[in-house]
Amino acid sequence: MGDTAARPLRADAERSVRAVLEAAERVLAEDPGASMEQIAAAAGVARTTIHRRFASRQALMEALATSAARQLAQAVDDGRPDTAPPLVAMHRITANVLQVKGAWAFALGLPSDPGSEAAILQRDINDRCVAVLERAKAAHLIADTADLDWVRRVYYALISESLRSEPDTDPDTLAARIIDTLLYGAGPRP
Amino acid sequence: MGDTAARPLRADAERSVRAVLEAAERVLAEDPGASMEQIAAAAGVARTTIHRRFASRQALMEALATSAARQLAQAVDDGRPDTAPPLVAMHRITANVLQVKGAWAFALGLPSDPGSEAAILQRDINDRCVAVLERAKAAHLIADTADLDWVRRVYYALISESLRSEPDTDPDTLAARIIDTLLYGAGPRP
DNA sequence: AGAAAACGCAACAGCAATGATGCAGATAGG
DNA sequence: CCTATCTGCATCATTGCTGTTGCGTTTTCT
Repeated sequence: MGDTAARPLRADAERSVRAVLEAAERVLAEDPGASMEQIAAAAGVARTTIHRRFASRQALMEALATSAARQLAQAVDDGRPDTAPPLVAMHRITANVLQVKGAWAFALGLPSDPGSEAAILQRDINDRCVAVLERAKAAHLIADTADLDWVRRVYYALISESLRSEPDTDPDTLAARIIDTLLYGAGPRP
Repeated sequence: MGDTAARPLRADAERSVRAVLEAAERVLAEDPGASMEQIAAAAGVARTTIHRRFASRQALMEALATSAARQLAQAVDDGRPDTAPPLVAMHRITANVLQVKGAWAFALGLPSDPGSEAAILQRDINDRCVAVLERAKAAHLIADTADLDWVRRVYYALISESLRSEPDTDPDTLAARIIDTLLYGAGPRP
């Protein structure tokens, strides 16, 4: 319950908030120690305006984290993780997540203390992810001896690495390689 | 050619330098924005002593990065990457790297500008790594269609992820899982 | 059109980190 | 043992970021 709308912001203000969050992501991704001044400049906004909406730098960070976490959760949901066939769901989710995580890399890497909305969303996403992997296991796409938590972490790592080394490649292409590597590794194919 | 010993430091001073570097790693790993004061305290040293050896915070960072990079290069060499059988080399190197990277996680994640000794060492390590993977490919441990640079990046990612989630597990156990995952993924085994 | 809300600008106080300096006491090494 | 080196401490100037406040102007909403 951080920024639960006390009362609806004016259209004006809402734009500013979005601009600040997007600018913060852009600027902080390049320099995590960047000042509020730099963020304000990138947002096309005065520094005082940021302080009007976010009490402190810390508050801005939390807002940034929850905003990004919500978008990520949305990206997962859009892949229909519970109804689509496992392979289809995995591919769609991966492609969606690649886009969101590419645009909000810094915010999603932000440490969120337990209890925050961002942390809750993260756990929720983890659970959905494991659920999909379980369905994949049931469909014999994954070895029944596999540790799904390890598989999930490897999956996350593959996504991060793909974005780090080739951020501008087509998401579907990256997703295909990620899933292929996740399931079959680098070894010779049967 | 950053700290190329102009003349041998006194035994005293050399201990201080090591203490500072180790303390910096410990402190900065928890809070990348920590102050020199905190680092000095953790090293059991006065803040001015740090400034005597390292002109600026930036200089300390670079020294930290090259120090860690040297240890990492050593860890790779110790695995006999050119002579041992590919699988043995991969396992030994992985276990060695896990130990070094666990102890110098922050320093090794530090961005080093091209031309610095750290960057050169990093490229050198990358090359050795690809060389091992090529030998593995020649031994039919890796598909001959595989993109070795992607395999290398996946390998690095698996190492990082292992350390992030289970830093205190036996390196050999982690190494075994890393290589297994790298080669065969999570899919069902033949 | 008029009230309420939001904005830019300017200015201010406070604070913490950086980096430098001088000096007196400890320590290593020939 | 004697000197050169190293360290701790205390101090200082500088700098940059943060967070706040007040005021005049612009924008939104009804």
